[in-house]
This record gives sequence, C-alpha cells and structure tokens, in this order.
Amino acid sequence: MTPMPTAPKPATGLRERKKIRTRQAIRRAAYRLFEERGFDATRVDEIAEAAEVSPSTVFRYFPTKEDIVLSDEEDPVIEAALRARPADEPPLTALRAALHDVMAELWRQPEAVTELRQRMRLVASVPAIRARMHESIGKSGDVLHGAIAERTGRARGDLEIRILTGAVLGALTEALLHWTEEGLEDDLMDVLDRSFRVLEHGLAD
Amino acid sequence: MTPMPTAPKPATGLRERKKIRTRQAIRRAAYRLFEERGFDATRVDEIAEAAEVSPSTVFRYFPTKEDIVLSDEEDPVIEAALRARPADEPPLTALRAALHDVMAELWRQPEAVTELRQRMRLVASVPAIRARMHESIGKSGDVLHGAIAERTGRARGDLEIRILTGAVLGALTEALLHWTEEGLEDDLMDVLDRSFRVLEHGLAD
DNA sequence: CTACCTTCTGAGAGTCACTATCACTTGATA
DNA sequence: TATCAAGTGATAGTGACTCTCAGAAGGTAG
Repeated sequence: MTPMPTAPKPATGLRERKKIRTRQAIRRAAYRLFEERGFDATRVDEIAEAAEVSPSTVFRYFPTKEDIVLSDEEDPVIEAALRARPADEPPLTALRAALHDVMAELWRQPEAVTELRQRMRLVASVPAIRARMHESIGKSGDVLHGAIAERTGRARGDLEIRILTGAVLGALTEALLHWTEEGLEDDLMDVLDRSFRVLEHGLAD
Repeated sequence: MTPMPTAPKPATGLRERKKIRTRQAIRRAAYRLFEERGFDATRVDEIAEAAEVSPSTVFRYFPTKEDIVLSDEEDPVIEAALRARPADEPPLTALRAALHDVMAELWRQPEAVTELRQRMRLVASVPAIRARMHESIGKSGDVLHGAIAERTGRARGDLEIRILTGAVLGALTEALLHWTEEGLEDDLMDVLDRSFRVLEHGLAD
C-alpha cells in the first residue's frame, strides 16, 4: 500500500532511465534504417540488431512496427492547453488558441520539429503508417470530445460535439498532409490558421 | 485493337459471371464466419474453405483480409451525384444534396442496408478494419476534392478545398460511427442533416 | 554485504497474413 | 477441333507478431 497512490514519481531510478534509453535507442535506430532503405524493406530484426536489443524487446516497447514511428504523447498536452483557455470562449476559438500555443511551444524545440518532419515524411509515404495515424487521431478525437463536452456543458456522448471534433480533426489532418506534400517548409502556423478560417467561415472568402 | 476502347462491355460472358459469383461467395462466407466467431478468430483458410475456393484465390480477389469487408464501390456514385447538382450551388449545399440523393437510393435497397449494418458493426469493433476504412475515406477525399475544385474553379491542389473536404468527411465519419454505436437504428438521414448543420453553423444553436 | 523479490530481457518455437512461382484447367476464339 | 488467354490450386517461402520460460539485473529488507 503506497501512502500516496496519486503521485507517480518523477521517474528517477536506474530502471526507469534504462527503459527510456532503450526506447530511444530503438526509435532512433528505426528512423535511421527507415530513411536509409525504406519502411517495408527494414525488418524488425534489423532494427533490434541496430539498437542492440533482442527482437522480443522491440515488441515489448512497441506493439507494432508502425507504432515505432508514432509516439503519441501529445494528446495530454493539447488537452491541458485546451483546459487552460477561459471557459466562456466558444469551442472553435478555444481550440485554435490551444493548438496555437502547443505549436508555438513545439517550434521552440528544434529537434522536436526535426522529428515531426521525419514522421510526417513516413506518414505521407507509407500507407500502413498513415492508417495507424488515423486511428490515433480517432483516439485524440475522444479526448477533445471530452474536453469540449465539459466546457460547453453538453453530455459526453453528444452527437453534435462529436461531429465538430471530427470536422476539426479531419480538416487539420488534411492540412498537415498538404503541408507535408508541399515539402514541409511552409509556415505551419499559417496552414493552421487557414484551416480554422475555413472551419469558421467556409469557402466564402 | 478493339474498335471502341471506351466501352467496357456490360460484363456478359460466362467468365465474368463466374468471377462475380466467386467474389460474392467469398464475401458472404467471410461475413458469416466473422459474425459467428469474430474477425480475428477467423483464418483466411477457413473463409476459403467455406467459400469452396483455394486460399490463393481469396487473395486474388481481395488484397487483404480487411478488404473483404470494405467493398468501396460507392465513390463513383457519390461523385456522379455531385456532378448532377447545379454548378452555382455552394459546395456544402451541393454535397449535402448529393449525399441525400445517394442515401435515399441506398435505402431503397433493403439488402444494401443490411450489408451496411454488417459492415459498420465490423468497422466499429475491429481496429484493423477501422484503419482501413479511414484509408479508403482518404481516397474518397481525393475524389471529392477534384469534383469540388472543378465546380468552384479552384486549382486541384488547393489547400482550402482540401481542408473543406477533410472537415466534411471527418464530420460524417464521426456521425456514422456514432450512429453505429447507438445501435444502427436511428434515422441516418437525420444524422446526416445534423452533421451538415454543424458544418454550416457551428455549435451555435 | 547478503538474501530475496520483482521486473526486464533474450531465446526458442509457433501462428498466420500475405507473396511468388508454376503446372493445370477452363472459357473464349478462329 | 486446335489454339490462346485467363483463372485456379498446390507448394514453398517471408516476416510480423505471440507465448512461454529460464536467467539477469535493479530494488529492498535484514
């Protein structure tokens, strides 16, 4: 019986550190090999060897080969940013502001941006990874759904909210893919703004 | 050299008929087994045996096991319905009307509705199939994208159009999943209308 | 420092979706 | 009837992923 079951510790201890390092080693090795010879042409065994672990270990850290590419630790960040917005803002406004904040923060970390580019390149070129991304976006949808339900006072299963989050995520996904196909160099913040403009005013202007 | 390379024949001939029957046999057998024992617990060999063909033949007709569930012959139908709308209608209006038409036609065929229900039940419960559906929706997005680009006079690669189609398809997908999770019995036309209302007016009312 | 426990790792064997190849059958055609 | 093209089945792969179990290594109490 732990006295404070709510505090999950700041992840100190040799064990935790080793796990983080192993995870990183696998992912780095995988990215390198994927860039060198392509996703499909890279076997999991090779990733394991390059990362100096056994194949079993790779699957212990990542349930599928595709999951090595998709980290997915962003959801809670976005959710937090959304909760930080004043409660009287309409959903779309709050969402735009929240995503704006998250992206500004992301852009402050050059290596995070580099990784985003690598990842999007793979997403754009490998169907299996794209499919996986859509799945994970669906899960993000659930999270957003909950947060918006709270702030608008609607029920969790509300159809209209679900439609709204679906529309927003669908729009953003397309915008992100467009950005990727255009060479990953456009101003992503601008792409984001244009997405919300369409969501708010349609194709009008 | 065929005299008329544009006319692909009305699919007469024993060969064609046999192919269609084989395809149907495989799909029917698969649906039955999936309902009986679940998607993951059904091996492709078993589907082949139930359909009285060899496993190789199953893969000749469907590239993956998931594709047995997702027919995907609807895109051209929707596209045609969209092109049939007057050119001066704004995109969202035209899309709603086109989908309205397609769905009304679908509802006129009871067995098509039954199959839709079966399919959606699998989509909702099997992640791999859901992922595949998202992929195929992405392709539908391309089609819609092209059709809307034409009718608005914008370029094919236009970001705003892509955002719009992404939003519409994202909203509709969520609505369809909601419908499925609610038991497949609600009035789907109503769900469709509510989706477009949110797309046009936001969460306002 | 030692003993014990829990967690992590690696090795091995097995399952199953999917691919490639090739001989054989069968519908179309002259 | 002979010939050709297309569809089928058997066989032997490949590679992602699962399960199990023995041993190693971090954490902890005495």
